[in-house]
Amino acid sequence: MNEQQLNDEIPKHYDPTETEDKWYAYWEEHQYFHSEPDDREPFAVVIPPPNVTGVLHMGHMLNNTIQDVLVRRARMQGKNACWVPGTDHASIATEAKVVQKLRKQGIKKSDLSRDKFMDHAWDWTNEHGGIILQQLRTLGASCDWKRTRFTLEEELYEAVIDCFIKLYDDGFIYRGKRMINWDPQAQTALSDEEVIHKEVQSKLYHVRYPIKNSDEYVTIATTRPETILADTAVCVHPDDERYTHLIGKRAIIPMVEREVEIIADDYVDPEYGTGCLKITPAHDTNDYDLGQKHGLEIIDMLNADGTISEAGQFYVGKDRFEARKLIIKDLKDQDLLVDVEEMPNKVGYSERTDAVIEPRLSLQWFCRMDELSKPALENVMNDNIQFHPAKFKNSYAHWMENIRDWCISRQLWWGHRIPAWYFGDEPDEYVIARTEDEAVEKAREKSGNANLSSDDLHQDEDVLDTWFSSWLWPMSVFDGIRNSENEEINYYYPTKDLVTAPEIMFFWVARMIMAGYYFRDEKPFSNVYFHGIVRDEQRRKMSKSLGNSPDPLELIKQYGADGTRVGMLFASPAGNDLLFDENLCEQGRNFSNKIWNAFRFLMMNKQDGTDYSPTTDIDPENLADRWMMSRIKQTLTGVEQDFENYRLNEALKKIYSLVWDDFCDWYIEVSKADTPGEPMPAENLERALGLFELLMKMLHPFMPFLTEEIWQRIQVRSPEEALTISQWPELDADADEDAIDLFSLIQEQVSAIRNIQSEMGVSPKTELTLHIKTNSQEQAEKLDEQSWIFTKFLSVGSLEFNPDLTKPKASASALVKGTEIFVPLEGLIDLDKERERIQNEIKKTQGFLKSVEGKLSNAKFVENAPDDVVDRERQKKVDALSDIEKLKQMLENLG
RNA sequence: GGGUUCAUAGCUCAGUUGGUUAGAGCGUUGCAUUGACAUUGCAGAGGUCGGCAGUUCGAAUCUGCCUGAACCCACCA
Repeated sequence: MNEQQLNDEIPKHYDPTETEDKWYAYWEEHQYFHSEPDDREPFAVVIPPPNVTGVLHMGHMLNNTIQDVLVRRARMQGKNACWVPGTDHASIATEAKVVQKLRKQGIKKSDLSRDKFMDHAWDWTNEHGGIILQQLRTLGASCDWKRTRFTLEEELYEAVIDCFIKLYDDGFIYRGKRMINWDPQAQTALSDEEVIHKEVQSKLYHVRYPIKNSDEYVTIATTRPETILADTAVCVHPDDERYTHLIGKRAIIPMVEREVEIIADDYVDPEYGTGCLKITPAHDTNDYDLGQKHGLEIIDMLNADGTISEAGQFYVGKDRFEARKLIIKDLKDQDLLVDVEEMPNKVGYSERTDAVIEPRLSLQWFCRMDELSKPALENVMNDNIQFHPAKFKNSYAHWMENIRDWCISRQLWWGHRIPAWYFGDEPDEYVIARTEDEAVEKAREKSGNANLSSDDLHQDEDVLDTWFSSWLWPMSVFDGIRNSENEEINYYYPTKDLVTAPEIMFFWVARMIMAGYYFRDEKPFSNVYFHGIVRDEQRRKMSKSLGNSPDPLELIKQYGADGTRVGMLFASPAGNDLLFDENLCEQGRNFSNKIWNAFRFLMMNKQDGTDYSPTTDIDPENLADRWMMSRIKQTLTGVEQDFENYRLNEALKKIYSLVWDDFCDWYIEVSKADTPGEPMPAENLERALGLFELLMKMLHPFMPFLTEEIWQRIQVRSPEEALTISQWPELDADADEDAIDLFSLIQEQVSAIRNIQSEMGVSPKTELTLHIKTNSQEQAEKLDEQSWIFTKFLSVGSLEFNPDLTKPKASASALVKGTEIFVPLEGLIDLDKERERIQNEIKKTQGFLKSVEGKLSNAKFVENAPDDVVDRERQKKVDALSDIEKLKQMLENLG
């Protein structure tokens, strides 16, 4: 075809925009990603469900790129790949967003009924929900969209309720009044995992409490002086001589002037602060425990929103931090504040709202974890479930071994409502039921009151922790909780790979494993691949608030989905954090373009009106063919291993180098016609295309769009022949070592000659006369057969291979694996420069020789080292000596 | 306070059970351009493998200590 046609059909630069939409639509239309149980080996992956109203960020992009690579490869390997997508209702996060939106409209949540609020929440969900799933298509994610699930949809809702009831019936779930983590902003209880401890610089206030009927004082130390209002005791160490005389006496709490007892407990560390501790059982976990032990009164001085309640008496209605400032001032005025110490302190913050957590005594639902954790721990430690990288087993084990009961109730509306129905005022007057009717029946039975009606019952207002639905995900997406015997769950479960960030190992991964063993007595997945966190160049975590996160969709627009995927993967060694650098996406784009142009070149050689069938049957007489095929085999073997070890970036790098360095830089060059401008011979083209198709297959999991585009352009394909569902290459592992050795030698010789050209400033166009002194007659013959290869890379006037050749004068020379290359450059050569070059080479080799001789002259080395190691050193010595000799002669020869 | 991991070229990382004078990509330097691709090609420079000691014939690799960094867990005011 002529140039105009070519540029119209195959432009110089690959343009991903059109291609990507086109092929995604094609894949969806033909349902390549849809899976039904059949007799193939299943390969199920469940997506870590993003928040339903979330938008794609860099973390999602990394997470889903990795999953897509794994799933696409499995699909090509003939497995029944099923990647289940979906979204999470994200109880607290979504509710917070809805509350915020309502507030902007001047509506307070407390003004709304539960139903009204839920209407707003569903509106919000329907409006913003699922955007992220659309964005995943842009990335190329090959999810089975027909299977899209949502954690709050009806069936999954029922699954959660079923799960709750089973756990309750089995005695794992209980209701109790406990110290929990309270988020005053979201006004809900949180689990321990949702509290982030941050070290902050705080102040330790030393405050004097007068002793009743005495002039004496005790001085306590506290970081939260506002809680003084709720103090119900003062505590010292029983053996602390400073205070023993005070034990049993009564101290007067400042401000509120309440009399409390001074008690003794060896919990107190005499060395810390003043050695004297104020006890506020309502607002501190340790104080609560001490309060229980010593039978202390509990005064709760905080409202749910973190303001001071009536019980505090002072600063009522003020925020806790405001109250802190005020009380400090008041204590100072009363001369009761004796010291303020700067002190680093760990403070708990809400993972969602970033509000400072208040320990709070509260009636909540809990799930007992000790028993659930046992099989979950065991099966990870024995690698029944494999963690990649394995180092995460340690922290997993530590968490599992110290697991505590899980607070599962949340004072929120957006979520799965707890199926408890109360029929009286006593804490135990409730029943657990799926429906109101069932609840009435059970309540009648439990109360003995046959006249109870639904009017006498009210359902628990609270919902369950989001993760209480997420932990069922690998089962619930296949309806495995409600219908544990159906075909789907039996076929797809356990799923294969779970890909996620270590951040949610405890929130999610650990709990899924526990739920899996509890409900099905079987692991939920076989492998967990933990990838890192996406960070910027300064190692800061990418976040909205820092504004350091690029918009993934913009990246895709700019570099193509394939280029962006490559960029992400290049930066992401398994288990390590990923330092995102947009340059890597650029590199990915450049790679796309390189591949595109390799394709473009091959197409240029297609002659009009001729049929071509790409073939992988290489020409056994053609060294380049044999070499290229062997390189593909070697790479494939390595790639398989990398996949085994979840080292996706290594696999990609290997293929990258195979395509760019081996195929483009050497194989295509060799395959070109002798005369520039002439099309390459048809057989060469067919083989080049055949090998290129293999490369497209290997690359497809990483770069699905570009490879499909090229695949479909090389030949007209039916829907059954799409690359996406093609067979992953299966080649025997025997690489042709002879071909690789000989071709590598030629590559090195060509490089050496190019080096001479570069160093001597000889234009690559200058025709060269080449004399190559070989190690043997046999080698000379072998190389001579391949002299055509030299002509593809160099401007060759004449070329001679000979084991005994007379060295030409005024030549630049080089030594490659014992072969000596002479390039007569009369007039062009700078003799001093050439002398220096060779002398440097001699110096280097002598240094090498010295180190080898050092080893060989060491009797202990010769004695102790394995024979093959010693032999290798001996051979090195022989080679080095011979090299030096040859180099010296080259030097002499220069004249 | 407990635990884990890491330290290799300017940057980001490979380096399998110890055995070529340590590799890649990016960046950098020089040269090259009328046809596959400057989103390119060719060639080069660049590291006493954080420090010290030890084990060994031999250490980037194993051990100990030191220094520095990161992460996770934990109710010490």
